[in-house]
Amino acid sequence: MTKAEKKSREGDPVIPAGVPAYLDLVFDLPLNQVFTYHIDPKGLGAKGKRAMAPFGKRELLGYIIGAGDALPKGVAGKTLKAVRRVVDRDPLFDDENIALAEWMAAYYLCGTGEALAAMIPSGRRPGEYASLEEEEEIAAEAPVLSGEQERALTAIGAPANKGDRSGPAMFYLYGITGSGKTEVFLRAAEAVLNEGKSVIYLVPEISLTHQTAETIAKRFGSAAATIHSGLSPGARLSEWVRIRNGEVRIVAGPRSAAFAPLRNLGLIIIDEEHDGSYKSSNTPRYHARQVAMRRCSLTGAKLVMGSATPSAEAWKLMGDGIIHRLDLTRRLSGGSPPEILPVSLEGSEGCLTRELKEEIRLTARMSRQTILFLNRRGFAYYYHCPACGFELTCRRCSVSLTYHKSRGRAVCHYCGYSTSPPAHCPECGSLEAGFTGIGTEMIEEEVRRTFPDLRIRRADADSTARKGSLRETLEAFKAGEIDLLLGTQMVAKGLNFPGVRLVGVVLADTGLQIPDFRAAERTFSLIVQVAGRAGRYFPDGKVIVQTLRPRDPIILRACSLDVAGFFAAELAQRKLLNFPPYTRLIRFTFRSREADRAEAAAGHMADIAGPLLPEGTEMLGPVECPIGIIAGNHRRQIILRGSSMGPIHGTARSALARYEQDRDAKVYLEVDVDPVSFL
DNA sequence: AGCACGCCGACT
DNA sequence: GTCGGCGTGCTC
Repeated sequence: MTKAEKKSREGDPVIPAGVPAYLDLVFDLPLNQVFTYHIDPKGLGAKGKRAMAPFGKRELLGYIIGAGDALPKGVAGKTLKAVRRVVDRDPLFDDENIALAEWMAAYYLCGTGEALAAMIPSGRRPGEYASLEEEEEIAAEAPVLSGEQERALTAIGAPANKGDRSGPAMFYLYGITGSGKTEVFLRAAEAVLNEGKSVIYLVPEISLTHQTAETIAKRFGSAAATIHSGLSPGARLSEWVRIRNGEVRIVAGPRSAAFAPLRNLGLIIIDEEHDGSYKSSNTPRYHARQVAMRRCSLTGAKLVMGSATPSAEAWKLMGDGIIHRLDLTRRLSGGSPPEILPVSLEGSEGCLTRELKEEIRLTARMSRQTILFLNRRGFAYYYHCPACGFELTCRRCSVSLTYHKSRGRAVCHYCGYSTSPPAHCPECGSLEAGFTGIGTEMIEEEVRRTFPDLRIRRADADSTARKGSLRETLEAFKAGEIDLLLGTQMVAKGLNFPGVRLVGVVLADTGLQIPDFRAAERTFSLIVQVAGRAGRYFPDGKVIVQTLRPRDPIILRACSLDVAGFFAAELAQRKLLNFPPYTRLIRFTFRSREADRAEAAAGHMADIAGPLLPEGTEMLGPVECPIGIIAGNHRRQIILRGSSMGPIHGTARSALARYEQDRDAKVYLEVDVDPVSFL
């Protein structure tokens, strides 16, 4: 990982002709290696730019992370090639970006080039980065702050403790939905901008964050770059350059915005800190919160997060006094916390309890709106034969098929495989066999049947496949053209519609049986978040939480919005079972077409890593992954666990190096530091 | 990750 | 006799 130290140079250095010059390049490859190339001396100012370079038999776009006139040792005997051309006029990366990429490579165990590629919008997968050119608008009138908001703002604005050696200043706006977190974020941002510093404002990666994005654009006009999914890749990079050039001082966007190349960073805001989309699901599997913390400690910027349902990690850090918690307890705009009622589904005819049906009726009579939430697409997700025990699973994945009535198919949600639903048990012919387990389609059918007069719309991945259709649905809902909106996560996050009185959680337990130590946390958080959609502007909000476990403490605590109680129990459990945030994890996933190769590779890794494990660390596995096969790939995993990251990091690092020496090329290895999903 | 080189099976 | 499988190694 050590690289020849070279001084950075700004502009064209004065170097006599004939002096050799070298560039250090890294590529978007899983290689932890720097490659040195020739260039003529005037290219010495190229650090941070990209260059086309001959690499083996091909030409690759590389990132220049160093430039100098001394030949780095380590390439002594080798014939160096020359870079073809430097492609950027201005550097994309400054020293801070490069240092951050090197930290990422070390922390997330990826290549520096991979880290850099993940930082720029067009460097990797499409989708996340685009600019919303907002017309210059008159700053939206800033509302008067409540006492709580004022206090929070003052705390954030107070100068950091000089004698304090303990890392960056970190704050958490902990408050129920509607308590005015956004306004505090905006004021804090404003204050930092007024000091001449710049701001990053992170929002979850859903199209619904438009609301926040638009607010920011309105508030800060052309000083703001708002980034959201769905626009051209060309505009994305130019936005990056605009930021890099200092034309933009506040950037709002999803997790990749954590890398925005703002100079003189003063503040990073993380809205809805608990949200899962802050963790990248492809290499490098970084977490925006982690990156933000790192950037803040590197630059001295402040970090302000917020949520009504913090992550367990954040909750613990608040308890330890590392993150300074600021409470927002009161709902603004006249709303008050809704009444949340857990209701047992036991004994109900269909999937709607009497209580929920009555409330829907009542809400309709009041000309108000209802949201129904169920975290499961399709009509029914589980095909089972009571006679012989047969279960209908995907032939390419070890998951059960979901019946989609509208398509008339049984569909795999992991690989897309579909087949026609069997009329009788394929195994024994029994006619008793069939689909059970409610999905959004089934709810839609039942709701339409029960309430033929209501204007009903479903919003899930299936019904909103056409792009723009979700937006259209939400606008129609906002305009009052829909009485009842039902759907998955999509309807759960971030929307604030004044007309909503009733929220119904159709089945609160769906997430609880997932084999993941975070299942309870996610279920709890989801219920509380969904409940927050009700009665934001009126005091009569109502939430019905249907469940098969009406006595389950997780559900009950969610229904009483008892975050502290939930975490008291949950953290005690995590501590007892040695799970994060009391320990740290690194996960290796081995994938192969052939089961025995995946098995052998995992075993091989275990043989290497096992003896390297220091005191206080352990290895879980190798075992088959909870979803053993996905799209024909057999999957095995190993998890390293330690009370801190240092030791398992060291083990992982050297084990990986040795594993690479002699590995089966047919087995793909995925490395996930601080994993959040274990499927 | 590609892409080549290299060494063993069934095809014009 | 060759076309082609994919195992192994390297890329400044």
